[in-house]
Amino acid sequence: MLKSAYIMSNITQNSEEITRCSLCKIRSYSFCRCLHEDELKVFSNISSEKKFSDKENIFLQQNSSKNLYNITKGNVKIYQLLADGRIQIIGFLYPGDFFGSYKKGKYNYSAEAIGDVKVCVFEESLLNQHLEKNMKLAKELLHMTSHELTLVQDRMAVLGKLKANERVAKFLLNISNQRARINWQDNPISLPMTRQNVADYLGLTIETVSREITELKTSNIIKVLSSKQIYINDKEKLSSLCQ
Amino acid sequence: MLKSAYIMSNITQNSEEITRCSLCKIRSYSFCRCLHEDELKVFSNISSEKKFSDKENIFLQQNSSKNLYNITKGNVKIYQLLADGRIQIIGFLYPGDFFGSYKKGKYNYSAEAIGDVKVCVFEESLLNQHLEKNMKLAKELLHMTSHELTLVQDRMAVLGKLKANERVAKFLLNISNQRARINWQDNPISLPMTRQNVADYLGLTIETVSREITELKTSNIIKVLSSKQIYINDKEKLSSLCQ
DNA sequence: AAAATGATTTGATTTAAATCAATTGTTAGT
DNA sequence: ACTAACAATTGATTTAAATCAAATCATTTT
Repeated sequence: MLKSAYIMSNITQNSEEITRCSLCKIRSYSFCRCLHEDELKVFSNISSEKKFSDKENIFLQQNSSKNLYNITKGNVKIYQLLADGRIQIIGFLYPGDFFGSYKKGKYNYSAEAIGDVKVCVFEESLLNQHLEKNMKLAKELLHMTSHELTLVQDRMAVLGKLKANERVAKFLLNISNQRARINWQDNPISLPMTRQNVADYLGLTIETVSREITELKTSNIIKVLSSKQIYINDKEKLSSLCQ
Repeated sequence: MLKSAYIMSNITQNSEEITRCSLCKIRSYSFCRCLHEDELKVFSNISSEKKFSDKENIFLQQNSSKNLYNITKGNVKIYQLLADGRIQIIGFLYPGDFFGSYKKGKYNYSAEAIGDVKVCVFEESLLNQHLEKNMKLAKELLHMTSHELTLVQDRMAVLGKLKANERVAKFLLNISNQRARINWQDNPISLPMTRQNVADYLGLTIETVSREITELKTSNIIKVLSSKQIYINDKEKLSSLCQ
């Protein structure tokens, strides 16, 4: 007991050391938020930083999955590509989001950078070993994954049951709320993705998305500052449109 | 330390004892499969068995979430109900499936028994305490949740991008594969749910589902033994219909 | 600045699936 | 066995969104 206390204080001394993790600005939004300052050095060592630029693939669905990723900067789109070229965008991911889920050793989707992106890369087996030793981390990851599951479940109702106008309204609201959550400007909102991306995310065509946006514009619920800058005039009305 | 070792050996001695968990026939399909025989007695004590009959609600979306569930017998449908009565069925669950995910203290969906159902009920805080002490269980639950996530992601492509005939074909194939996985008869397949349920699951109407099934019947890909018993004549062709 | 490329919007037409309506099949109750 | 209640199928019509087509707007490149 005495010895471990001594080691602890030793680690505490070293905790002042500057590591990638200790400098990380988005840690409080990520699963590693559960780590103490003195655990960060070890954690910095089991991951590495990697940069990607706009439209660059982070991985493809057919790749065998060896790594897990955590976004530290920028946005990532994850998508499934059907045999005939149809695309379903599974999600737009933000700083703090964790991704790389797999099935039978293959990734379950492809991942592509939207604009400049920085990620922490974890080798799966290494992260697993680390989880083994750190219950806090395992529980945090379980909670994040469960939460992720509820979000995807909600999206099923959007794709299965909502009309085009409801989908677009919900999309704008979700973006706004998500921005508020990570303390970014939530109005006007800047959309990092193209209209085609929005369409592929909502299970619609680009023309339908465009028409629904002009519909929201003409009914004065939103103001389109530029195609990627949207100001929400009336959040109440927008909410009432999407259940 | 001595005392806890004594207790441990005591438990080991009692491990021959018959408990609900030690008798459980579906344990190998459930997250509790990772437990050793001697851990089962404790585990039996932190959960209780509950029975539900056809169409009985297990919980409603608006209920505050206190429990988590594990199916030991029968089928459960989980669904979201929109304000105007539209329904999206999130999933049909089978023995071994774990459910009860929540967001902000509320369930993320309602759950209803299809036919006779038996479940293990876990009080959330109690299960959490138990996870804390048992890394194997926490990891198993994380893996199951991650796997669940990939399945829901796949369903997003179905709801967002597939045509009606593709959705129905994929549905039948998935059911058949899922049956094979739990060592049940995978052909013919018996559908425990109604056509309306299938429609609400696939984001279609009952009429469209019916038409697509007759289309598959007339093109000799399936044989409809009864409305809930379907024989797959040509699995290859069925696969080729759904990407 | 002009040209070229790409993104977005707007319009006209088509179509897949929804809706409306009726019939047939199936199961349960008297 | 007969009726009632429910489930599933089939047909006719409508409609929301897709597709096809063109124009406008924005961003690079030369």
